[in-house]
Amino acid sequence: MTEDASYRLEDQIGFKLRLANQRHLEIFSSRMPEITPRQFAVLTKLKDEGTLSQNHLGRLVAMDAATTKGVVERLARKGLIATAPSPTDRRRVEISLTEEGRAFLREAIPLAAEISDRTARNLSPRERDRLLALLDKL
Amino acid sequence: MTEDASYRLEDQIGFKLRLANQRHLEIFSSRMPEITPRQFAVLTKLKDEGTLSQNHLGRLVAMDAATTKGVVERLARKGLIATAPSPTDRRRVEISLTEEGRAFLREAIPLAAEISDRTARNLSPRERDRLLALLDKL
DNA sequence: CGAGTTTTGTTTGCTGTCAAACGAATTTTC
DNA sequence: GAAAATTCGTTTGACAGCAAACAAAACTCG
Repeated sequence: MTEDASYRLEDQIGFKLRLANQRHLEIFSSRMPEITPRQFAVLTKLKDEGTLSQNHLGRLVAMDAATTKGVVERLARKGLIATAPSPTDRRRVEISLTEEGRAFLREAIPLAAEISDRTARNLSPRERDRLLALLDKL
Repeated sequence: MTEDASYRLEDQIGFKLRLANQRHLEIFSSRMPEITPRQFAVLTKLKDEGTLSQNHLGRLVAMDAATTKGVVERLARKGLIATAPSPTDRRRVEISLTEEGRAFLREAIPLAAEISDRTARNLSPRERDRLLALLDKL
């Protein structure tokens, strides 16, 4: 009869999402320590789309402009991407994969698939699909 | 017949988890701008458990020691928690809610429940339960 | 008791995340 | 063509997260 609405932190969706993310990050960084999930996302996007402006690239992987700048900087430092001023728009920076970047991806993509599998290893294929669908719906 | 294992970034569980997290964070910070989800987690944990040492507190909300230090510092600065040296163990710092912290929680907990609901608003109650169960299983 | 181990907390350094403010360039609109 | 709005990228500041190295305190166990 008391109030005390019984709010349990551990049952909250936000808390569970955070834990799931932590788990994924842990698996990722143990399997692909050279790079982070965000950096990897940027590389695959560049592979699929070719040269892109920095902001556009960021939007495609759901990072804001400030975040994108840092990620691009670190990938460039590693030699996996190259930056060049746009010839047509003097505000723009065009980002593209280097040969090293392409070579890296050839090895990393199978690894990434394995990481995804491993992250979901406690789920049956059907459960996995269901989870992905529910996350989408969110 | 080509290889090209068709790795789609958008289908990866890690990517989706990150998006879901971003969405939750956005909702949270618009509804409860004074505080972050982690800070809130710490407060509710203290409410449930009473006084705790800093590291122990961090473990209960799944933050490592270095992260915990920062979160505790910010909450103390806001006056929501108090820190005191343990009388029995000179290494320990004991963390407890202040009266302000308790008062804040009285208003914040219903808000947090609303945030959880809103985060899952695109899901039916059954889908929501299923998602939570799948995240657990992960 | 005392050496070795564990626990607690701190610091540093790197990464990612966003908001806000800004300057420069481009596009739109009148 | 010029003013207004938008877009592009940068910088700064705050927050969260981990790894690694460390010092101090406490504990274990021979």
